[in-house]
Amino acid sequence: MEKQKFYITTAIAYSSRKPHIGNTYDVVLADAIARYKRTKGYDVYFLTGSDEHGQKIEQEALNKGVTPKEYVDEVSGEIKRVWDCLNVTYDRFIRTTDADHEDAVKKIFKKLYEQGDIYKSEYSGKYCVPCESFFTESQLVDGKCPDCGREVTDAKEEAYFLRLSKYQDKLLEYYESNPDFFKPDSRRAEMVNNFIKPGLADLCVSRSSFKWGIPVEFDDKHVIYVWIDALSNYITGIGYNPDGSSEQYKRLWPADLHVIGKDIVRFHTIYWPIILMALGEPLPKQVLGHPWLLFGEDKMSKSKGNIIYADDLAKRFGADAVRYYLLSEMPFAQDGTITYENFIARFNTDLANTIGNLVNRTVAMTNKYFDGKVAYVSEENELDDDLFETAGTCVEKYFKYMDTYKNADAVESIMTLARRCNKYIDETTPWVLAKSEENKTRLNNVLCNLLSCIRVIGAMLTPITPECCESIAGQINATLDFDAKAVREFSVGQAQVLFARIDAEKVLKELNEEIEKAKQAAKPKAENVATISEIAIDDFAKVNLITAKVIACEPIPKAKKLLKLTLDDGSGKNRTVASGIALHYTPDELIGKTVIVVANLKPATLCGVESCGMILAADDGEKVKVIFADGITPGSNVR
RNA sequence: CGCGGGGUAGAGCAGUUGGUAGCUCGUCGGGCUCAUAACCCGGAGGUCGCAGGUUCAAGUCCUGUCCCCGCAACCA
Repeated sequence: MEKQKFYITTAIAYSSRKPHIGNTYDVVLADAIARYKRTKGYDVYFLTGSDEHGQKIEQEALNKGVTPKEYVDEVSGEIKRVWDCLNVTYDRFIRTTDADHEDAVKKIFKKLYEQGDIYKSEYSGKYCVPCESFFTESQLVDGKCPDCGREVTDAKEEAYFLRLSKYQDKLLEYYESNPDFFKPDSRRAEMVNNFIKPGLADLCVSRSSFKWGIPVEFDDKHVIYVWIDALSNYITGIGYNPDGSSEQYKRLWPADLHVIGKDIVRFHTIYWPIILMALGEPLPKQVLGHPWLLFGEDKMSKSKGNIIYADDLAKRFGADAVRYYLLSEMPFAQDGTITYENFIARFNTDLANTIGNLVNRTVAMTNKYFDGKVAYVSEENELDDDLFETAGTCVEKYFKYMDTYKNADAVESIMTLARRCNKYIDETTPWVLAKSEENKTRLNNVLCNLLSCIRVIGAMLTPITPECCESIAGQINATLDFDAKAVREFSVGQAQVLFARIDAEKVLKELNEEIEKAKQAAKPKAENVATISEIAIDDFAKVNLITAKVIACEPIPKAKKLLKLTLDDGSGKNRTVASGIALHYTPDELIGKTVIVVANLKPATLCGVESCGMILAADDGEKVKVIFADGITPGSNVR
């Protein structure tokens, strides 16, 4: 019988910089699923890769003084290296700069254009210069930029659009008839309420403001924007081409599962299906939008020095440790966290103490008491029955959880069995049995039962921590199997330490030192001052700085970061200024203070408040301090 | 009233269709010695954010309310 196929993909990683561990979860999760499906007998195809076009990359390359291609070659190589060091078993690593991908994307664009799903349009009066963004008529708020509220100009710029509205109803129908399309299901409401119900606006699918992209074949002013370029990798990566697709494509498509971060659910459940509908291709079966991994309470950022890279972790603790942490600690629908403390604790208790020690003591005893050779002799025993019953239910639960991608729960049922085995050792006390010859058979059976269960544990762990499973198979000298009673005869090898315990105190100290170093490195340097070009004194004179006393201050509803300040600037009329300091100051702390205002700044509307000027504050990336000039008469000059 | 998610033992989380509140870590006490100072057992610790309501019975359903976090908005 032919194997059933399972086609799984991850989001392709954006190649503007090296991915941190949060970006890595995607791939590790997908890899665990892929490996699991393989053990279940599926013919798995696993696609991952890198997204290498776009303005940001063009800019980064320019900054570094290299060509965009050189830049992405470097970063993409790095991404691939990180994936490899985590033992990710992808079948293809696609790059959006690959020739076959570029060729297919050009043709996809052309095909959609020729059949009228993509049309050319010209903007007139919907460009916001400061935001560098185009908007459709319907997006404007009171005829102004929905982002900043300023006037939009009549910049005429042509661009290509994909007709989304045409497929809106069909898309909703698809959601209806495929209740499993969204994982977790809660994402569905989010998409429908936020984006579909209000009506889908046609999507701009080309850009002419930068060059680093796949050109539109019939219009060389334009490059194809990220949607069609990046999303298409899922089909081009297996041989789709409008001129004729490969056999592989015909076999694999539609995808069984797209694994992606929750932030791009929208693109995968709205835009991507619509592109496919327009192409006349079937839609993917399932989209798994996983949560994010946070560092402690915070998002990872350079200035906090808390970026964790998966390859660094893997180098220090091993790929299995990283995979294990990600797969056991991440909740299904909520964001997870990573801290070094948790990482080490998890490693020590689960991998070293529970699993590693279990294997070690069992194999050691088998060698010690039987020179490594045991074979089960039939007997009735309640403890044994209970052990195997636990093994059976754990495997059952494990399957159930893995099938629904609840990997953390699946890991928990592996641990349950491992703990049960440790308990079994205590219950049977092999070292006592070993003391008398008459218990020899019983002892033989006890060890045999343990080895049987370890074999099951190894089988279950294989998708999660593949490296250690090879070691387990080697130590017990048996093929891993989900059936505890598969083979009841063992001739084990030498006991080896599977996971050496980590000295938490020592390692944490080292890590903290490294974090401090990273922080220092990321601190703004004095050079920043030098790199900004000099200005003449009369340039500075253009800025009118005056003192002003805060006479009233209140938060702006709907705005988290903004405070509305009413100032006495000495002119006799009150001046209103909005300032983004709500996270750092309460209104009470400011009332009565004298601040410094840029008085001749062009007014702007922020969250419905007209702001005339700006107050000065120092910002080091973490703390923000407003500069006060208490005691000075409002309206005084600041020079 | 923009959209969505969440508030359950010190920490991190489970709690299916309403029916004695569970798990891991930590903590306290005990046991064992095969093993990686590992393993096993037991105890303490929760009025399930708050207030109402439905019900014989609510963490689980309904209403109201307060916090937190994402998205969006926004750092003049």
